[in-house]
Amino acid sequence: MTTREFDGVRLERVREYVWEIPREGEMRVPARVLASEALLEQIGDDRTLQQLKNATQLPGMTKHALCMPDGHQGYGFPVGGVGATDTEHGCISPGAVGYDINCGVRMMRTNLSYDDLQGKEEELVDELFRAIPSGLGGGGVVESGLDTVKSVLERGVDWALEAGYAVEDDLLHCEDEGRRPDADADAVSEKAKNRGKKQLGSLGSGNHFLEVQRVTDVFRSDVADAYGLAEDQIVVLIHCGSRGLGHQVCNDYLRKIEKRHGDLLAQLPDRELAAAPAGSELAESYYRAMCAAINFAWVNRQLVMHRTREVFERVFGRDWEAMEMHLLYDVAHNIAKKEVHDVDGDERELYVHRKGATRAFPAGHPEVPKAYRDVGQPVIIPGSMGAGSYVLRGGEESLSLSFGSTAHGAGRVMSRTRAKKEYWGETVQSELRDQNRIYVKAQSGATVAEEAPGVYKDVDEVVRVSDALGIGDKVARTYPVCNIKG
DNA sequence: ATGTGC
Repeated sequence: MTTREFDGVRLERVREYVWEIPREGEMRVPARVLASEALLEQIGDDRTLQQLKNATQLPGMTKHALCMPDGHQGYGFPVGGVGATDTEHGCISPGAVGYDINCGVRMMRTNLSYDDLQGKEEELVDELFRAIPSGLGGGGVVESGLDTVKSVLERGVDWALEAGYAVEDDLLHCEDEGRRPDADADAVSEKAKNRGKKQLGSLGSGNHFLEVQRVTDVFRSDVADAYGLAEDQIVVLIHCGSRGLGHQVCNDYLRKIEKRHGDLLAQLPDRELAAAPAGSELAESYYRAMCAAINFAWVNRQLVMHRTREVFERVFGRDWEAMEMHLLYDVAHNIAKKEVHDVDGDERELYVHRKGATRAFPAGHPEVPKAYRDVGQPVIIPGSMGAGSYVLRGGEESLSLSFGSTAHGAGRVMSRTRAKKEYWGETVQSELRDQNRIYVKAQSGATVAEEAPGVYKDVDEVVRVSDALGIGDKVARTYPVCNIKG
């Protein structure tokens, strides 16, 4: 049997691209890493494997804790981690959702081709940068009061529809139709809501961005047809989350859970894994607050998309409808959700924690929008600003292998600190422009350095593994044209 | 990711 060991964590090769940390000691279940040997070497480089092993100790953990091919270490629980816990006897853990609740991506189509855009890149990137708030701190498309925030938290994109920032079609092409009904604005602290009211419709900082891209490759033409994608087509990718509001929700509940459930915490190997037992008051209120933050993030991306449509209207002198700027799909990659999964022949309700992991439901699943039901759920994998991104479709194996999940991006290989030593923002920008015809505009040169293409894993390799395992199949690849970021 | 720590 092939085995690998990293810092005392031993893995056995189950089959190609599937590695298992066998159950031992306090582990409740085994852990699995879905990766090629090359990606496993990178995953073994930091604390990811120890964190994954720790996660198997969460009460009610079912089948195995999982790490996707793009996994790296995170707060308590790996980014690229999937953990499914029983909703009756298990627990829910904010660290296994992540600080940026409903960080996610949406892709909007257009009927423009790359030819239509060439020569207008600088104008477009300038106009987008001017119109869409980005960077740390306040400033949003909508500067609202507390009542508006409450409405956003509970109604999600339904609020945006009523307020004139969305059309019905947008809701149909969003995970959960842009609304988690379990949301409760009262479970979200006043402090979190106050942070949110200044940031509704804003990109934020770090790896968040808006990118105008062209489709360069189509791998499955029947699925690409169903998604409305074709070579040379211009699309827009929006990657952002719930900003300070989600961050505050995570922090508030971590502190409350540590205090109230110290007995459970004492049994866990890492304080950062703090969890509320299923059925407890805090498990319920965290879930309702998290769902509210999820709704906030969907409205956030909706407002950014709305602004993008307006910018395209100005730059191209046509209505957005005439440019067929329709939402392809919006999918979260930092959430927990009550889902029913088959576990050894039994249907069980689980809290599926996906932290830096994307839902990837296959064809026929009732939660896949009608328009895509025959081909599978669109999965959007953002790459770095030099590499481009992928559209996948949920694969036939995802439910049995990964609780209906796949990767979420390229994943970092270099710390932000080291990136700032290796790169200079303006140099990265001019090289991308001169060598790759990619136009980047950012609030901060430091952010460009931190997000330089070289700090990321090979997104092609991540997606290749997802496709080979059948958890998320390659549909199309895109390449950046204009990129705005914090 | 984040008014870049509690």
